[in-house]
Amino acid sequence: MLGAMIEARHLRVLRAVAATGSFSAAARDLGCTQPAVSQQMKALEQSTGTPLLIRTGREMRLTEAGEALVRHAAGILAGLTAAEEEIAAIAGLRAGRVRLVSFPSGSSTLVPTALAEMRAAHPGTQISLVEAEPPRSVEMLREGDCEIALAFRYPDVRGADPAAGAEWDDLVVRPLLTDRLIGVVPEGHRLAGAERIGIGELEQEPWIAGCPRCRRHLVEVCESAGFTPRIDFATDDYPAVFGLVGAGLGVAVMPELALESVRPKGARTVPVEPVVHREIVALTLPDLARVPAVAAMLDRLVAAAHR
Amino acid sequence: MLGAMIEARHLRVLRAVAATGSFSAAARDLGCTQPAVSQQMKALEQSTGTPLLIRTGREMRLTEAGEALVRHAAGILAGLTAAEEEIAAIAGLRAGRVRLVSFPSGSSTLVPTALAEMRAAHPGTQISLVEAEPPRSVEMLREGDCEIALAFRYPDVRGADPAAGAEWDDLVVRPLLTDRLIGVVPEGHRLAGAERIGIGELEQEPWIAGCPRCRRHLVEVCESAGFTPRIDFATDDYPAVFGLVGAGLGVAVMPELALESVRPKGARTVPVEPVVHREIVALTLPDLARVPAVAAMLDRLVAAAHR
DNA sequence: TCCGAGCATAAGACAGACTTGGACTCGTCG
DNA sequence: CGACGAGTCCAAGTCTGTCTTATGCTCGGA
Repeated sequence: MLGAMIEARHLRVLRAVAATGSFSAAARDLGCTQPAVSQQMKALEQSTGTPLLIRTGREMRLTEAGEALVRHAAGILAGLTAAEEEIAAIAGLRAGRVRLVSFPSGSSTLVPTALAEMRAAHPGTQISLVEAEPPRSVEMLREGDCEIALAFRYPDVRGADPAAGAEWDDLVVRPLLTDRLIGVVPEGHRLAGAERIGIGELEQEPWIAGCPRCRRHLVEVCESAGFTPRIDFATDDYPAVFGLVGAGLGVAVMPELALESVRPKGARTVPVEPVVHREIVALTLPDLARVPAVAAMLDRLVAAAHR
Repeated sequence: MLGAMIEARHLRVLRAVAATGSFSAAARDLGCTQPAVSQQMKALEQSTGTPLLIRTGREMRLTEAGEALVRHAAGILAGLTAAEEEIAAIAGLRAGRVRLVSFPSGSSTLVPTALAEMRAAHPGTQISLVEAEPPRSVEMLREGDCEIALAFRYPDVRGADPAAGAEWDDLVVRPLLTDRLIGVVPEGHRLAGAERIGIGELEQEPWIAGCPRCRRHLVEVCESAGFTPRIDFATDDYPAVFGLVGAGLGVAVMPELALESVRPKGARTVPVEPVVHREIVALTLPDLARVPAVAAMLDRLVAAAHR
């Protein structure tokens, strides 16, 4: 069905024959036996339907059609090796592009170090970074708009909650690190100097929540402690959370990781009980996990998290 | 041994997959089944050593390496079809070149008509013509300087002369026509008005011979008639022969074919006995005889000879 | 005249390609 | 919510193509 086409194999042999002027010499160049060359040329002549070589006792010459084919073969085989080299460069991490999507507090600490190490190890690779919160970042991953998505998930609060991270069944999930939620209260708050705070002690306070998923999780944690938090404000922006808390407008919890890069102005941070963990993971598609540049970047992220 | 290379077959399939976005659609385009496409892509990914496609449930996307390969494949496959088309043009007589070598009296009559018909039938072909006498023309044929050589041979004069045309054993010999040698005597010669001349009647005359082979054959013919001709002049140029004969410097024999294009000034032509034939043939190499343009030109030559 | 080099051919081993048939997943429609 | 269609992968069988070894042939040179 697809057998009447010229194959690259044939052109390589033809080129060797044209270059050396004999089947035996071509066979030596190609590292095979002389009958192999002979048969390849016969097959090529059959597929083109016209003689390509003239066997004249002493020497092997090309017909006009043979010369035309050799002329084309030069360009075709050059393109083929160029393609192989470009692929090899990507596979060998001398080239390659990784588009990374991260949530804000991850990109401020974890990503920069991983990215720096990646660039140092494989200067040819190009890593791009875009910020997006988990629901959107996973969507981008599935739609091919990025290769790696940094996301986080909370463990199930009350026993079996199948929807916690179950939507990642078909993804590769590389755990990076686990951080805790830290309470944030105004400087003058009655609990500002406490060693730790029980979450129930904040039952009556107004709350300032984070992103939708963080907010949902906050509600779950509070409800399992016996109350429903009154949420007055919600914002993704951690400095804004500090500002609101510092202005006495409420209390909040915040990932420990976010504290590394944001200065708590007018607010105090206090560990809360029960300890609530947030697991930060890197996500990618199974096929993409086998792409060298993606795998290397994933390893760098894991390394950066364990440092 | 040669198995780690990218084959054109793979690129055709990859291109179809990239164009259609699915294995099944690509299979329909290519006229094969879906598992065939699936296996080809697996083989290609193995030979490149890196994933090229991402299978994400709904749709089939390319990795960076896959996109690079598709980009190269466009040029490679374009070159391949260009090569196939050029070969097809040569095979289909829409193109092609035939270099013809002829001896002088053949090119003046036979070749022009054959050449005109060839051009009319296959306008894309290019026929070139060079003149050379038989020993040299066959040499050119063997050395690849032409595709067809027009030559002539004389039948054996005395029984078995193995060297007559035996050097053409490895060539394709297409007989075109047979002409006779005609005697040429001065206008005032005692035999100028004869019906025919026995060769023996010219025993005492000085002779004007032609090319080396013609001369050798003349000697053979005369010797088999019982005498050795006294050759005073030898020239390839038929008008010159007529001039010499017309000036009374001797007698000659000349191929009948040559008389068609040369005006006998001051000389008379008379048939000689015994009748001596000269066979005009077209020669080519066995492999070249299968080249369409060469085969077509040979057929035109045969047709022109029989007209 | 013999010998070495080179090509063609035959036969067998082997890999690759294509097919059929079947199971699984996913999105969709009734 | 189950059925269905589309799409993919997997397993096995067939078939073609490719490579090898072994052998015969031709040609040019010693």
